[in-house]
Amino acid sequence: MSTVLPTNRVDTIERLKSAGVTPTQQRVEIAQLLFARHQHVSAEQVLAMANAHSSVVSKATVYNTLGLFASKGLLREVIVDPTKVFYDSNTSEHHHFYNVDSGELMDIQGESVQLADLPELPAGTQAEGVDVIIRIKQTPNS
Amino acid sequence: MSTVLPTNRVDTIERLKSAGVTPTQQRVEIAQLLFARHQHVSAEQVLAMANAHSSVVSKATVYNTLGLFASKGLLREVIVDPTKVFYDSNTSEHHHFYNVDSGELMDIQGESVQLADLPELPAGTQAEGVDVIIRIKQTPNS
DNA sequence: TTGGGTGCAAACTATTTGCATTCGA
DNA sequence: TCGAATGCAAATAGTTTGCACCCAA
Repeated sequence: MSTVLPTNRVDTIERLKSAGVTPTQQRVEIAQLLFARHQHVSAEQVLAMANAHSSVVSKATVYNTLGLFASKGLLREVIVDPTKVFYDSNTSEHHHFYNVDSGELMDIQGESVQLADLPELPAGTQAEGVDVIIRIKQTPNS
Repeated sequence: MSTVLPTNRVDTIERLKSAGVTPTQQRVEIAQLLFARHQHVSAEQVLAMANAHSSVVSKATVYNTLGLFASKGLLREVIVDPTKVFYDSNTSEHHHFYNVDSGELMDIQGESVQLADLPELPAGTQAEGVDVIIRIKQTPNS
């Protein structure tokens, strides 16, 4: 039942170092889980995953680590649900579907969504990122 | 210093009734504040505004009322900050700038942002809404 | 060694809920 | 009158913080 991780520890450590993150045991553990594949996880899920695997990460460290990874560009924060933050291990430019019924967050594949061009920004500001979220719901089966 | 409300109580009550909302004293009070002009407010701000004006609305009622208004289409919830929900009294189709430094939320005027077309939705789902948020930050004045 | 990292529990904050009281129709 | 709406306070849940201990460099 355990997930096979296509990324080995050495590569993960290298990736953390490149991002300027000291590769501690817990950070590597969390990174292994997250970078195994593109996924959307909450802090709670990361905590559960990490401790199912080998119980050595505290809640505080999970929050610290996710925040740190996000600030270093290793993860992308996705704000779609007021009750929790999602972290997306796919940091490339892309957008999301959010199923408001199931709470599920999905990548929108490819270039199917493109903004024509950015509107004029307010004076003294610069763009930091563009989030496009298409909220979807289950079609009621008539 | 007090804001002049361009909407009178009678009109506000009419608007609530049209939306299927029983116009109670507190709901009218809150509606008057919100519909006076297009704005982005948090529950906390509404509570403060309502009680500065005439102290007769409780915290629970503010949350109940904002949630109700949103579900009836009188307000639009905007999720951009994990720490709180914004309510937008402009319910027409439009998108937002979010200044991550100041926490300020602004409408993007006009048609300057348009999605080419919606991508194919996951099977069994239908679109409920599209949110475009351009996160901006203060340009560091070199 | 030694300063950054971690764990634990307590603190915080936005929001929700239960229940008794009050109000709109 | 009577069910819906409100107020209050307590409960909840996600996240943050303070501080002592530990480990990566």
